Formats: sequence, structure tokens, C-alpha cells
Amino acid sequence: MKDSPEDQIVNAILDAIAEQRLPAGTKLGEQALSDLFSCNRANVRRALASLAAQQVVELRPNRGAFVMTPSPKEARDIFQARRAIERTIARHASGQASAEDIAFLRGNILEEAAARKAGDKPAELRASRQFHMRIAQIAGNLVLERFLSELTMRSTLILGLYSPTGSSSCAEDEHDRIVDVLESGDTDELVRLADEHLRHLEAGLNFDEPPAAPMSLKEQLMAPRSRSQAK
Amino acid sequence: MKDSPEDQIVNAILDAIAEQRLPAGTKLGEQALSDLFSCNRANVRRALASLAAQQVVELRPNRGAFVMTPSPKEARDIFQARRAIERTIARHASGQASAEDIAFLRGNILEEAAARKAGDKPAELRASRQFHMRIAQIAGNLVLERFLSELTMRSTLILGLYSPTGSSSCAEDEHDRIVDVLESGDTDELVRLADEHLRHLEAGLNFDEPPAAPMSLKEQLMAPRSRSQAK
DNA sequence: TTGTCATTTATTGTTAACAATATTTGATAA
DNA sequence: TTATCAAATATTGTTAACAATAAATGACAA
Repeated sequence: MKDSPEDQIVNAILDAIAEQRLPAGTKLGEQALSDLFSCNRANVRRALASLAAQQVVELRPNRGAFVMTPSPKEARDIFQARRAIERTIARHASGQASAEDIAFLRGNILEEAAARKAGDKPAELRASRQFHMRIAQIAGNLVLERFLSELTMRSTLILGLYSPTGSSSCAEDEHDRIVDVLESGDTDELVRLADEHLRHLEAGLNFDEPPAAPMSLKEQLMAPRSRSQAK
Repeated sequence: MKDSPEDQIVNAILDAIAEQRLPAGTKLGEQALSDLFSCNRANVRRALASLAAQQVVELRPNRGAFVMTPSPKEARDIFQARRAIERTIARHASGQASAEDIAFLRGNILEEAAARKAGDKPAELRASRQFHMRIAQIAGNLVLERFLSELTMRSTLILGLYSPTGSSSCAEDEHDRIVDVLESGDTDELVRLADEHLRHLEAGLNFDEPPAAPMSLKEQLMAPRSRSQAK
């Protein structure tokens, strides 16, 4: 029951982006990927085409594939779209959560808090994303779920670029209140909370400083030398 | 300034679906496409991977690529998502339309009416889709625009499957009122009209009869012979 | 005729080799 | 040193051949 090599590649890259292990701008070489997943380049190519269609990867002709670096304007569009979609999701999820759903979400909040305390950023991001996606599942609309999946992925890239390190992810107490209201069935309040939550996240962005030079794999390894040091 | 073969293929297929020249279920053979666009199969493959990522094409392993046939459940999800997105678009487009925009939309309505009168279904569908997409452009959010593009594409497939022939596309007088209100700047009324418009479209669907057998290219050519005729 | 099965045909999947294009490297000159 | 340019290297793009799989055909038996 194993996936096709193409799906493996797509999922591995999406996971890496979701956990901020792959920052915006990193090059995704075909050789490197086909070596990593021990398959031929044809599969890599198809995987990259899929990712490009999801706007998660940028395909520059004759140059290769790069993790997408969202512009400030794109960031605004993405958060606007997220609000529209997550509000709709909230409306349809309200009162629909099973006991199992609620248990999962409460457990997820603890997990995220623990990861944050431990300084495990990838685990924290993964948990936070799961929280949002689980509520999307409860709403029961596969189209909205897929759209949100794409948007959370791109949001992670945005946070990595424009977030003053530290304030990057969701405030956990907001997640707490959301679960309470989701359970209570107060639809209007849930929608309000979802909207507010996303506005807070967006408010934490800072577009002033330029989006930290897109670095290649090689540059990630060599520490940047200062001029004086070179002399 | 011509597109890459991959983009050509993607766009040609999307156009064909948008105009209902390619019905749901038709097989998209690699050879056939590479012949048509005089390119190699590698390009075709990447194009199909892109289309599959947009949920417009279904990729069955070892069987090939087929135009997606949305299920009734998917149809509901898609229209629900459309309402969420087009309402948001309406809110942001309200009062933002330039004189040029309004002129385009009014011209579009005439175009669609003419096509309907002339019995030119493809032209009618193309015009109707352009109407919705133009308003999305006015709203100025590229993410929502792309989502809507995908959803209108899939909506066309749904109409082709589940619409009692004739009632398939939008009521034109509704488009008329929408332009009026878009121009006036009454945001709440515009949102209401957009929602209502989509509900009417969805209400015209009929999921009772099974979704008209997915036909292959060969079957499209040979007229179905009745049994008695064969004798 | 009708159903089943082996054979043939067509289609998709995989691989490797080659061509075209960027990028890097290193030499040369100011 | 710094800049410029040519050569070397690496990467992407293209093509064709082959293998694996599914579909179509036709023979055979009931």
C-alpha cells in the first residue's frame, strides 16, 4: 500500500514546507530529488508540475524549480482568502464536531504548547496546521479543505519570510477558545473568533525589511563571511 | 511570445472543458495529445499532472487521464465553495468597477444573449464564465480569482452532467441586475444577489438520473445503433 | 448466437542517452 | 585586488527505445 513515487515526492516537499524546513526560494534540483527518492527524473518532473499548479513551487524555464516566495501583495491576498474560507468552514463546522473531534483538538493544543515550550518549531507548526485542517474536516467540504490546505502551506512560507522570529504562529489561547465555542454550537461567535484569529496572525507580519535573500542549498551550508573577516 | 507546449495543452483542454466541447469522462490519450500539439509525450505528461492537481482531470494509474466526472457530493461542495468565494468577491468588487469594467460586463450580457438566441452553446458558456471571472478581476484578489477559475471549470462539467438540457446556464436577467447593483455600490445587496444567483444555478441540477455514461472518443464518433437496426 | 479464454494490439510507465541552456570556475588584464 | 571573458561543469529540456500493463480481437466450445 505504498504511494507512487510522484506522490511521495509531492508529500515530502509539502511536509517540509509546512514545517519550515524548506524556506522560500530554495532550489529543488531534479537530480537531487531523483537521488533522494531513488526514482527517475520523469517522476520528479511530474511532481514539480503538480506543486507548481498548487502555487507552492515556482517553475522558471531552463533554471529549475524553486520554493515559491510570496510577495507582500500575495500575502495579503492569501490571508484575505483564508478569512473567507475559514469563516465558511467555521459556519459549517459549528455544532458538527463529534466528541472524538473535540478530544483531538484539545490534545492538539497541548501538543502545540509542549512543542513551543521545547523550542521545537517544526512540531509546533505541524500541530498548528493540523488544528486548522481538522476543523476543515469537520465542516465536511472537500473543496474548501483542499483550498485551505494550499493556503496554510503558503501561509507558512509567508510567516517564514515576514514574521519577526518568535511571533510566528497562532496564539494558543485563541485555539482554546475556538474549541470551546465550536463545542457550544454558537455559530456566529465561532465565525467571529475564526476571523479575529486570522487577523491577529496577519497583523504580526512585517513587510518592511526585504524578504531575506532567497538562499540556495549551498549558501545554507557556508556561513556568510563578513568583509573584514575575509581580509 | 508563444507559450510552452505544456501551457498550450493545459489551456486548450481548459478552454474545451469550459465550452463543454470535452464532456466529463472522455479519455485524454497521451499519443493523441502529443500528435495534436506536435510535441513529445513528456510535455503531455506534465500538462496532465497540472490538470490533475487542479482536479479537472483524473489520473488512473496504468489507465490514463480522463476528464473528471464530479459526483453529486462533489457538486454540492463545489457550489458551496463557489458561494463562499463569490460572495467575498462581490464584497470586494462592490464600488470598485471602472467605467470600462461596466461597459465590458454590459457588452458581455448582450454577447451571451446573442449566443443563446443563435443556439451557440459554447459561446454562451464562454460569455457566462467571462462575466463571473471579470467581476473576480475587479475584486483584485488573485488567489480568489484562481480558485473561482477552477470552480467555474468544474461547474461546467457538473452542468453538463446533471442539468436537464436547456436550463444549463445562468439566467441573464440576473446578470443584468448584478451589473446595476455593482455600479451603484450597494455592497450588501450585491452579495445577496451573488448568493441568490448561484443558488438558482444549483437548484436547476437534477441528480436523479445516472450521470450519462462516460463516453470514449470512439463512441462519440459512432452513432449509437439501435438493436433492431442491427438486425 | 453467447461466453470464455488465449493472442494480439495499443497504451502507459520507465529508462537512458543526447542536446540546449545556465552556472561556475579559472585565467588574463587593468 | 577587481573586472571581464572564455572554458569547463552542471542542470534542464528533448527524444527515442524498451518494458509493463490494459484493452481489443478472434477462435473455440457450449
